[in-house]
Amino acid sequence: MILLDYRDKRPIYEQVVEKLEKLIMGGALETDSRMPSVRAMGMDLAVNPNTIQRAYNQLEQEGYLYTVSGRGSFVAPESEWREGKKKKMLAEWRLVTERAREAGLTREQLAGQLNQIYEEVQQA
Amino acid sequence: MILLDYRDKRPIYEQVVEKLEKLIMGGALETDSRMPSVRAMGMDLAVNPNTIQRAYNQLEQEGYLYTVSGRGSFVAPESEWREGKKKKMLAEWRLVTERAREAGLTREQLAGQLNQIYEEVQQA
Amino acid sequence: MILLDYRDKRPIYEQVVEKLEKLIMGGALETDSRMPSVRAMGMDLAVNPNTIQRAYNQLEQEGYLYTVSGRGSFVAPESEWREGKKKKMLAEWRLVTERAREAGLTREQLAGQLNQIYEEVQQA
Amino acid sequence: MILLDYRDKRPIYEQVVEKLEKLIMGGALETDSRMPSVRAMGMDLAVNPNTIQRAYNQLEQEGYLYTVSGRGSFVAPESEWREGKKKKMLAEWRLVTERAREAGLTREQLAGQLNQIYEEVQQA
DNA sequence: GTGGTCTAGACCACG
DNA sequence: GTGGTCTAGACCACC
Repeated sequence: MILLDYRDKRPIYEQVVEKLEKLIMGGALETDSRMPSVRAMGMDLAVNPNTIQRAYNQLEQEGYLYTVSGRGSFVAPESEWREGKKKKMLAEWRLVTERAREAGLTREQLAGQLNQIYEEVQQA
Repeated sequence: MILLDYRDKRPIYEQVVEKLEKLIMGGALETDSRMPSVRAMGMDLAVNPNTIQRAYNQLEQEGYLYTVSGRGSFVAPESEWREGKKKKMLAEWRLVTERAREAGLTREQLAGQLNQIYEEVQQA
Repeated sequence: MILLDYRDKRPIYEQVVEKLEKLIMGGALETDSRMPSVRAMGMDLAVNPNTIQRAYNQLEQEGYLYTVSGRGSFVAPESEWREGKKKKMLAEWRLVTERAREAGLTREQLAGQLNQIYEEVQQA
Repeated sequence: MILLDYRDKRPIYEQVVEKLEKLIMGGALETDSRMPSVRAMGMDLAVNPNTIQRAYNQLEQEGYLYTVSGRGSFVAPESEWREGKKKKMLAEWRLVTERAREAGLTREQLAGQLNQIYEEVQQA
């Protein structure tokens, strides 16, 4: 389900967060369904449960999960995180785009890439 | 000239690298002009000279500076780094744009932002 | 395993890099096997851990190692460095050969040496 | 006559040595002709006379020059340095060739390059 | 425990 | 004085 890349420079918990974010965003995990316990997922990924706990905490903070004491963590409804995520992504995208412009990339080049990226998914 | 943000989680030397990259890319530093000595800039930023040296080393590796031992570090001509930088930026920009698409941002939204970012600079 | 030559004018970290390059190139270190920690190898060679870290960093940059913060450094698969190394070596070899020609060495002399060098290893 | 590359990592005096070696080896400087004084050549290259002195010293040690106290430095006859130079070059060439072999370059590749390098000069 | 960063202070070659 | 290297010792995040 999740594959870790140990050669990645980022901490493990961040990779777990990223993968789970994608799964939730992509609709692969149903709203209000129960997430595996930190211990179970820790076993599964051959990783310390603390690391999973940390990932869950961050996901909860970002609105992807909600926790019921003593019951576990559950997938939050899209409304909880959709807008926040969009805002964050847009801010990051603007930053990177500005740096791209400073590096000498033209508007035309980026516009071309943009079309390409959105067409790829259209075909799929 | 350079302001450090000690609350930033990135290492100091990386912040220095980033700021100097921008200055050089923006043409603020003339080709072949001498950079401040590692000691001088260390004093200036209230930072250990070794930290500055690390930044200078990275900048040299990326082609922004060239160093003459015992004489100082100098700004490299644009031809040394321009193409490499463009390639790296384009790759990064594609990654972020793909993630933006996955987060639900539409092509129209991004295209609008793109125009806005490039118009800003046109006015300046 | 590694012997340092303190009379050598090259920096220690470079000597370490060179020796480890040879070990990895020669296949003496298995892919994905863990390198000694910087502290351990520092103790071993009676050298500051920072010096070893510098060597590891350079090896990582050249593609011989990959590092997982908090876990250790590991031997990268051959595919990571083989081609780059070949190119660099060929360039260096051409330079030295041209200088040998200028010094008056004949093509026949060098060709003879060449055969000798490659036969040595054939016997082994 | 001599062009210094300030971006070269090697010390200046070494560059001067190298260039003068080539000139003498190539026969551009007549045997027993007088070299410019260290002061004159220092002026010429916009370099400290000490640096030139150091280069002359090394050239003398390698047999390319001989010094007559109070008269100056003179170009030594070829017999003085030819054999020593060949030996040194051959040793260096063997080292680099062995490293090339270790890096995975084949005998055929190097033999091909060898022919190419010697043919270039034949045409000239 | 690991690697990553930083500091303070030292010595060296070079020019 | 400059960059380059090295040491000893410190603190941090991650696991």
